[in-house]
Parts: sequence; structure tokens; C-alpha cells
Amino acid sequence: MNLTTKGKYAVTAALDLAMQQTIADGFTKISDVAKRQDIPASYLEQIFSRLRKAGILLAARGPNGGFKLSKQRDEVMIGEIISAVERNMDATQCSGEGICNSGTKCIAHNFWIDFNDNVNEFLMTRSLDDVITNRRGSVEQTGQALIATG
Amino acid sequence: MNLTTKGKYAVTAALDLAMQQTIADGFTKISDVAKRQDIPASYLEQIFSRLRKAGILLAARGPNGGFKLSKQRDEVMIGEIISAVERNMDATQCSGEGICNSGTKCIAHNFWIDFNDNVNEFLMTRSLDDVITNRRGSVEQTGQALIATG
DNA sequence: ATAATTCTTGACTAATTTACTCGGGAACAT
DNA sequence: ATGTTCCCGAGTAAATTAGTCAAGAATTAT
Repeated sequence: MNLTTKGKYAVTAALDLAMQQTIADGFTKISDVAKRQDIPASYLEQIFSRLRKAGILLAARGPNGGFKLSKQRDEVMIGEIISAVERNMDATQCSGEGICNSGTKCIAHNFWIDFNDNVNEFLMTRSLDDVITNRRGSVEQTGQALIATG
Repeated sequence: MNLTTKGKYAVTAALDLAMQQTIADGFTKISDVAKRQDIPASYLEQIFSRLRKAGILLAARGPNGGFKLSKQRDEVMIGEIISAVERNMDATQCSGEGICNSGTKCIAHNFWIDFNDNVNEFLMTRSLDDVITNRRGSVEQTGQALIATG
């Protein structure tokens, strides 16, 4: 499992596009998104290129060109964005092949499958619109914190 | 967010220890765990060292020495193990500090906080015993799969 | 005592990955 | 034509990962 700067930039930039489309219809330039969201423009090029190839964004060249979402913002799931730019979100050691211990399933295999399912479920049920309007799933917090949240 | 081989080895090795203690009480050698779970022994040394410092394992040197869990296997949560060996499980860009866009919160900040909470909740509510007995939480699968599971 | 066993610690390293930059080209509007 | 903007591939420095290795300390058995 890895979630890198690239994936996080992708989500932030997609949120920016979604918000811009609320303000005005049309294309938004890379350089504008980059400046607003504090993302290196040349890096964002790569990211938007992948999102376009995944069918999430539409692009137009020339003056008044840029990018826009190919769907409504409540139809674009965060998980789609991440899987379009991120190399590997699978937590199993064997890419799900069940060969993690000398050709057979390691004793943690099923656990990582469940973990994958959980992360997958979370990311695939939250749209750009959900994030913008701060809608959230019900997460009952129990036990000691693993992750510092500031 | 990163979950590396180190963290996965740690979980597998802790599961091994838990299972060994069911068979016989006493210490289990690194070399035995390494062989059974197909983990490089010298690497497992580092991992067990961290688990011991985190209070999860007890160690004994000399013949008949080795490692054992410091608690019952239903009292050791997977999240504890991972956070003991893994560098950084936080998904925010700013380590939760809210400075991810030029000193202020980026537009994805709250989303990553929610994501952290979700992952945290999952990992902190599953014990070694739960995994060994294949007990699992209820995960309703919806939508398209982000992660291939084999 | 001595030897064998097992953990303890720290230093080291090759390979990989990440997080970018750069430059030239193609499409488009004016 | 000219300027604008995306498109694409190559390149790279820094960081990280996934280990190895060797010397040492504690413990047990003989």
C-alpha cells in the first residue's frame, strides 16, 4: 500500500477543478490550479495527463484551453482518481496472487484482503462533491489512536 | 500513507509467535519464525527489536531464548504492530498540522483526516487472535473495485 | 571456566522509488 | 504568424526500502 504526494496532489487538483466548474463553466489551466493549490506546475502536467487517459478529465489546447471534469462532480469518486495516478494500492505482499509464503498464502493474506476491501470501500464511496460539501461517512472511533491527526 | 514490506513482515511474524504460543509456552527463535514465514532472518532481527521496544514482545537471550508476546493474543492489535515498525501512516501531506497549502489547510485536508480515522479504526479493532481465527468486520462491498484482490 | 546459543546494536549498501525539471513538439485561437 | 496551452518522453537528485554484516552482550549447558 502506498499513497504518495502524487495521489494527494491528484485529489487536491481534481477538487480544485470541481470547484472552478461551480464558478464558471469551461476549462481551467494547469498553471492556475498549480498556483492556487501550491503544486509544481510541471509535475501537475504529468498527473493531469494520467487523469485524462483514465477518462476522468477532458483537455483542450490553445488559448482558453485547460482541463475540466468529464462527469459531474458527484459522479467522480476519490478512489478513481487515486488509482489513475498511483502505482499500487494493494496491501498484500503478493499482489493478491496468494503466493506470499513460498508459493502459498501467508498467514496474514486474508487480513490484507480485508484491509484492501475496507480502504477500497472508503475511497470508492466518496465523490469530489462529498468532499467539497464536507459530507462524511460514519466512523465510530474506538481504541487508541494509531495516526496522529494534529 | 505507506505500508511497506517491513510492516507486513511484522504482522506475519507476530501472527507466527501468537500461533506458536498456542502450541507451546515459551520463547520462539527468530530463525524459526524466519524460516516458517519466509522472512530474511537478519531483517526480522530489526523488526523484532522494534516490537520489543514498543512493549509488544518480550525477549530472552541464550539457549531456549527467543521472543514471545507480552500480552494475550486477543490483546495485541494489528495497528499497534504496524505503528511500531512503520515510519508514517498519516495520509495528510502536512502530518496533520493543517499547513498543506501555503501554511493553511489544503482543500483535501479534512478528507485525509477522515481517511486516517477509517484506517486507524480498522487496524486498531483487529487483534492477532481475530486474524488467526479469521474473524472479520462487516465490510459491505459496493462500487467498482479499486484494488485487485486476485 | 568454556563453549554454544541467541538476542542487540549500529553501520553499511544496492536497488528502487519519488518528486520533481526540462525541452521540444502539436493543436488551437486570434 | 504568434502566442497560448496541452502533450510527451527523457533525465535526475534525493530519499527510502530492503536488506546484509560484524562485533558484542547475556544466558545456558557442560
